Amino acid sequence: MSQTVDRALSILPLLAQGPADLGQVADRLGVHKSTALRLLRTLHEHGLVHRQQDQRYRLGARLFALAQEAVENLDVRDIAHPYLKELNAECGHTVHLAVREEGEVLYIDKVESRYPVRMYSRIGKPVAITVAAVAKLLLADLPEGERREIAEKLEYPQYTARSTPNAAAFVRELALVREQGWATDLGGHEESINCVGAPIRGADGKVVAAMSVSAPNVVVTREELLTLLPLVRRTAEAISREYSGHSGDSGAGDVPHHA
Amino acid sequence: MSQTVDRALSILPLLAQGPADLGQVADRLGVHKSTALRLLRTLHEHGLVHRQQDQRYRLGARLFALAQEAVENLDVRDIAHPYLKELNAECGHTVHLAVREEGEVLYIDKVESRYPVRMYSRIGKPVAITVAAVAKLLLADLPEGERREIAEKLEYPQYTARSTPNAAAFVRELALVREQGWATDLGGHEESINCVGAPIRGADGKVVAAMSVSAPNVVVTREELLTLLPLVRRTAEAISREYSGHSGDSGAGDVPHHA
DNA sequence: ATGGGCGTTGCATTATTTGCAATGACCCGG
DNA sequence: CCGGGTCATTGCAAATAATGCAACGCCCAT
Repeated sequence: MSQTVDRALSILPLLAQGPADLGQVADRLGVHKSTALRLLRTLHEHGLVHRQQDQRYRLGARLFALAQEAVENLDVRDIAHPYLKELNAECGHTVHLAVREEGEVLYIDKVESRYPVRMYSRIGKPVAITVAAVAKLLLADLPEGERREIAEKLEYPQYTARSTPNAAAFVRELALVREQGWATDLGGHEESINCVGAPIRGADGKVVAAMSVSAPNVVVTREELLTLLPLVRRTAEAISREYSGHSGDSGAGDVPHHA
Repeated sequence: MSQTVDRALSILPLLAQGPADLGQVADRLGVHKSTALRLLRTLHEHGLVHRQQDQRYRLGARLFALAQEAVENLDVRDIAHPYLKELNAECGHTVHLAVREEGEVLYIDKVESRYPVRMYSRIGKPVAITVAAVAKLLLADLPEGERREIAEKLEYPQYTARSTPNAAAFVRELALVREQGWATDLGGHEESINCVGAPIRGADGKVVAAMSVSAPNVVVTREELLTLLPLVRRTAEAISREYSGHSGDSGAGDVPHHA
């Protein structure tokens, strides 16, 4: 769409392969040296390109600073919210979004069930870390050692007969969750409430948040809730894609992954 | 320099602060909406910009990938990293590695403290150049004239009572650092945080990078931190030796980067 | 229904970029 | 010490490519 900018930007991946001098850049761009020079100069002024002592060009540190700043200003909640609403519209149940912070797991967003029987939870409040599906997902992503360390320090309140009984069981559960890429809470917190959840990952593959769908037995059985798993996982993956900034689509605003 | 490219690149730092829609971008660029649209489209095609569901723009995944490659191309970092980790293992505190680029000093690597109280910093972001130990080390190596010239141009924010107050004091400090071969920041940035640092030199003796150990008062006193100085200097020297030894590939042509 | 906001497109104008050729700096070999 | 070669850099005229305008369509809120 813009030839000049297009050429300038093409220099970046080129330099990503290693430093290059003016001639090399011009050749590989297919333009005159003077043109390449001016493009490089502009990139240089913006710090995206750095000139080393031997006059060759390489990628500049400002690229890194930009990426760093961008990732700090990323708000999972903003990005996820429309997806949560959409998921709620499709299945009707309560949808939660949670993150890990300071050793706790906190709900940071929630879309209420449209059924009259709602489960209790509050945004900003720590979740039951030993049983909640979202907590399992967030902890399961930690390195082995840290997982065990945390598991040892936790208390294991027996909310119900299905609550995680002790550290050993929790460690096993986390390993399972980590492997299968999704988690459940089947009556572990409230006897009558079940959840299925999936992780949301950043560009580096690390789990940055987790989402879940919760519903009481009186509305859907465990088995019925589990049939939603593919939908939950697809949604979590869609959020992950957008959060990590992968531009997959170029089509209109319609949401294609609709059952 | 190229106006079109200049405008396009100005969009990036703008978006780093957070998502923005077309109108906002056009306004802050001072151009017509259609112009901004075409620039954004080009950035989008290169993956530097991502369009989220609400049609607002945000920095894209390719930028993160490029930033990754940019930092990997800094070979000082590759060489230094194991030493930084080792130093961290021995003393437990936060270890930083920084370089000078385009008049700024940037952290390019960091090994987190294993104490619960960590100091805030982010790699890729410019450091507080008038107070940070690593900044002093990198600037102290410049020729006298350049040092003074830079010192004159800087601002001297008084982060704390111990911050470098003005250019004259900074010039004196740099002379001291240059002579003694190491540097400190004793509460100059954050009242409760102290650092000791040492320079990393290339084969020609020039300072190519600087490293430092940082710790808050609540963990170790200034005096205790200073006892780490010999260890820090030895580590820096070890890195310098390896870096110098590895140097040598220049001139022949395009040497593929080792992994 | 209707108006306003926003993104998008086609087009004529003109400012911007481009490639060339010439210059200067630098290195290496004779 | 000199000369050929490479490479970065600059001024300039041609023309390509970017710009702003105005009109259109769309969606949302009133």
